[in-house]
Amino acid sequence: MNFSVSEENYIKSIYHLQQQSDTVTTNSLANELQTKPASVTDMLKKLQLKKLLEYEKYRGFRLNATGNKVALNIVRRHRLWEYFLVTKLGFEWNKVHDIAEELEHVSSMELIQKLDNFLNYPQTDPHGDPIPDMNGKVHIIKQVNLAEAPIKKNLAVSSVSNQSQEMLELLNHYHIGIGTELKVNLRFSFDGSVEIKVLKHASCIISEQVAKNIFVYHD
Amino acid sequence: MNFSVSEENYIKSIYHLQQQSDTVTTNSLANELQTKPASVTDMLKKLQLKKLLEYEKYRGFRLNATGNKVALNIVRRHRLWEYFLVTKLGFEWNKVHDIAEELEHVSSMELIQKLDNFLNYPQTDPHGDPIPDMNGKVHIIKQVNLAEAPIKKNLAVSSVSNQSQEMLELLNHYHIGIGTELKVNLRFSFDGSVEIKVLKHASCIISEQVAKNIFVYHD
DNA sequence: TTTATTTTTTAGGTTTGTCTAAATTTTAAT
DNA sequence: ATTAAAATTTAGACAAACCTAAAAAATAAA
Repeated sequence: MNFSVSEENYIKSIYHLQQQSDTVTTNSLANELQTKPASVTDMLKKLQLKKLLEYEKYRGFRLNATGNKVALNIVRRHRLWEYFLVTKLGFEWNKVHDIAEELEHVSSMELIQKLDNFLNYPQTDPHGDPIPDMNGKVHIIKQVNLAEAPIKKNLAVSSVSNQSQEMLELLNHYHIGIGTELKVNLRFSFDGSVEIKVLKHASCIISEQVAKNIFVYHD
Repeated sequence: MNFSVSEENYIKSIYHLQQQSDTVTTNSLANELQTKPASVTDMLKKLQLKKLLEYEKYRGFRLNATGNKVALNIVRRHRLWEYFLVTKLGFEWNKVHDIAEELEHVSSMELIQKLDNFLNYPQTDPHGDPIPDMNGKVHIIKQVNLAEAPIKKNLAVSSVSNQSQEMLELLNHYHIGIGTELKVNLRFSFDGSVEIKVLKHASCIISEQVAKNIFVYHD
């Protein structure tokens, strides 16, 4: 089955909203897509007709198994391109979203297969979000933020939830990026600040506010 | 200025048809784009309105300077992606056209700039066609086909005009690709066949029919 | 449990890019 | 120089994806 750019955008947005909260509404979807509720209703009917949605007038809607699979495929394409843009073209990871948004709609299966191979089958995108595999399987990694991470264990940065330019500056200054290996030396209960030791760099202290945004996994 | 995918496809097709023959007709354009003459007329008006075309009803049309620049930018994007697909993702060069056709419409300037840098500023695409630079300048290389190339000079394959699967097989067999260095040992005037010596391989004979399709440049 | 508010849907219209069929202009042929 | 043929354009429709404004349904409040 083949989908228009617009259809793909709706499917992807529904998928994302479903991850965050299980009640996706016409309004929230309209808001997410920067469009009007009436347009959303039109598309919902269309997606129901194409058997990607369970949908009952006024009562709500939800991606079915097929819709989910389609969504995961789009997410896969998006994240692979983001990974490409950052690791190969040298984009900063807070600049790649919009471009990946366009690239993700290029539909060749073979292209994505070969891109995946070229990138060496990455597990997560530059923001630390997992890349679904060909079959839509998502490899879930248990991650904790630095404000709650265990002390004196080897950790690796898996994702950062705030992707503003300001945060990026701060992270660059402390030599922190996705994949960076570090340890938490100690945590100050007074203000929740954390002393960390980034591999090959001097230890430093980060505020709780920052720590909460940095997610890590430990092996 | 920003253009729709459809507008870009028309601009590009007009550009290509203008290279081959200087009389581009509504019919030939419709044929090139697999559409109907009436649709072409509609778009011609639109492109004229956007000041990319000189156009007079029933009399003909032609890209103006602006239109040409836009076209060269699209061609640049197309050929950079083709180069990427072949050299990085490992596609065969007769399989990349359709995918590049989609990728070329992703409009970020920065993307193309960074892609160009990543690919190390290639001069020609995998078919040997020149890649216009950022400003639309095309570096023209004088090339001759093997049926007319000088004898016993160092040559390098610049392009191949027939890109069928059959031709590709033949070229692979003789270890010939874009950039391959070779010499013409002698030419048989009886049937126009040519004996060539590909660097690091035994010499072999190719028919005139094949020789006419292989273009080379000599330094 | 009514009434008010919010959410969602319908009805009807717009734009982009396409189409068919008919009309117009140009070109070729007699 | 007419007439025939071919190329091009106009007129009017259609589908996709969007919109606004009004109607209908669901939810919250009195």
